[in-house]
Amino acid sequence: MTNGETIRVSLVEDDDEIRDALAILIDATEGMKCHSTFGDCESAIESVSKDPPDVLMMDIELPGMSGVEGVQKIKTARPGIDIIMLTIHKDDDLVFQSLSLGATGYLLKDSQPDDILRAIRDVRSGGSPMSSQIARRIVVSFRKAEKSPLTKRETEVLEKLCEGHSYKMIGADLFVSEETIHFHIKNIYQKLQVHSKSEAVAKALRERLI
Amino acid sequence: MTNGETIRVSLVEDDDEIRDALAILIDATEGMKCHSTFGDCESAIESVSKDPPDVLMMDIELPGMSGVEGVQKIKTARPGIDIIMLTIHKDDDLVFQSLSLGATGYLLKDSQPDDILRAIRDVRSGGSPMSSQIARRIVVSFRKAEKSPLTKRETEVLEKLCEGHSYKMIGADLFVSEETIHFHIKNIYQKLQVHSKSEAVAKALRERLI
DNA sequence: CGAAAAACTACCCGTTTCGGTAGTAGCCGC
DNA sequence: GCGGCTACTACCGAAACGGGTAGTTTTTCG
Repeated sequence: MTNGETIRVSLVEDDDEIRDALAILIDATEGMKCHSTFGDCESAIESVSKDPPDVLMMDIELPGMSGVEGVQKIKTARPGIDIIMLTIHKDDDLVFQSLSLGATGYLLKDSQPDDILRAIRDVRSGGSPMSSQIARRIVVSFRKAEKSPLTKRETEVLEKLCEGHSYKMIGADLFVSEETIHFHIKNIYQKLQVHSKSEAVAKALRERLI
Repeated sequence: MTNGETIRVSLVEDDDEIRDALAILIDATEGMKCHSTFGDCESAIESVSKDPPDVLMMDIELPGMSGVEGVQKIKTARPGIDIIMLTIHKDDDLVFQSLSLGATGYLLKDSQPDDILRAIRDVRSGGSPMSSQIARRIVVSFRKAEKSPLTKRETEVLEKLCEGHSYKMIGADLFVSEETIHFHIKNIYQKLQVHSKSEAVAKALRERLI
């Protein structure tokens, strides 16, 4: 994919001026080369699948297919490409979504040339360029719930549920009767406001109770 | 907690020199004040719970209780405190762990004074100062699986399972019979190597298939 | 075009789950 | 020391689930 020297960069950006400016900047830089450019997602997906660059810079707001959707498609077709989103808003839900769908980092459109080049090198050397505001959002969504409504025992039972155990198996594991597990689970349902094992597991994992 | 003007910073660091240097730097800075300092986690936890600062800077490698453990305890007692880890290794598992347990950002011990002050202001204004290498690790662990063994329909069914729906309800939602759902779920179990709804949900959410 | 994969429907049967009710026992804090 | 919380055990019946087998139709792709 990479030849160890020149980073091949492709661009997806509907604004001609911005696209050309970026292309010129990249081509003028030692160790980088503008591989291809596109005005919309659809044509980018097609071409990039056949002839992938190392890094793809993609506008987040595009006519037609959105950049967010594009990330998903391109990353599925070519997981090796590092995708940097281009955006005008520095703290945006779309940025957050793009990252969760496969983008590696993002860059503000009004960044200085130096920052742009740094971001490109950064993704290639294993980093994720992003603002600390976005980083915070990701860190928070990644954290365990700091306090759970469940008791210690209930949490233990919930963990077993998440491993797919039946009442009987959990009882055996915790050295209590199946009926006791039944009892704990009823309380868990009450507290989490759910009515089945799968719903409890989903809630527990989504809210990081365990 | 905060008075909108002065950021109160506490330090937990066993090296006297580093601790004192940081304290002096902070006190010499307009808009910041060194609130308290500690040489170990245990005493920090006790004092900080009673008289919390706005920001806590904590060494990650401490004698006695580790900084990672300390983060968890302090964050539980006082969720409002923003914790910045101090470390010598910039890409460390411990940093990653600390962030998942409640730290907001981290800082290398050999950072420039400017960077240190910037990080403190950053956490207070809603950011998470961190290297892009760590950011990448978090982004990746947060991403959806790029390819799932499941078909489109099976994924749809799995999503409904994660919402706690029964076969009957899923059938109604997707306008097919309950038996069809039964059929899809049997295939899902086969592919995911599980044997119950809760196990399937757990696997789906953990591996981010949905 | 034709094979393969996906989507769909159906029935059986034993097991598990869910909700309700009912009771015992230990621990902690006010 | 007593009320409240947690942990534990038990029984019941209706509903849901899990695994099996058996078949049709539609879509996809070489």
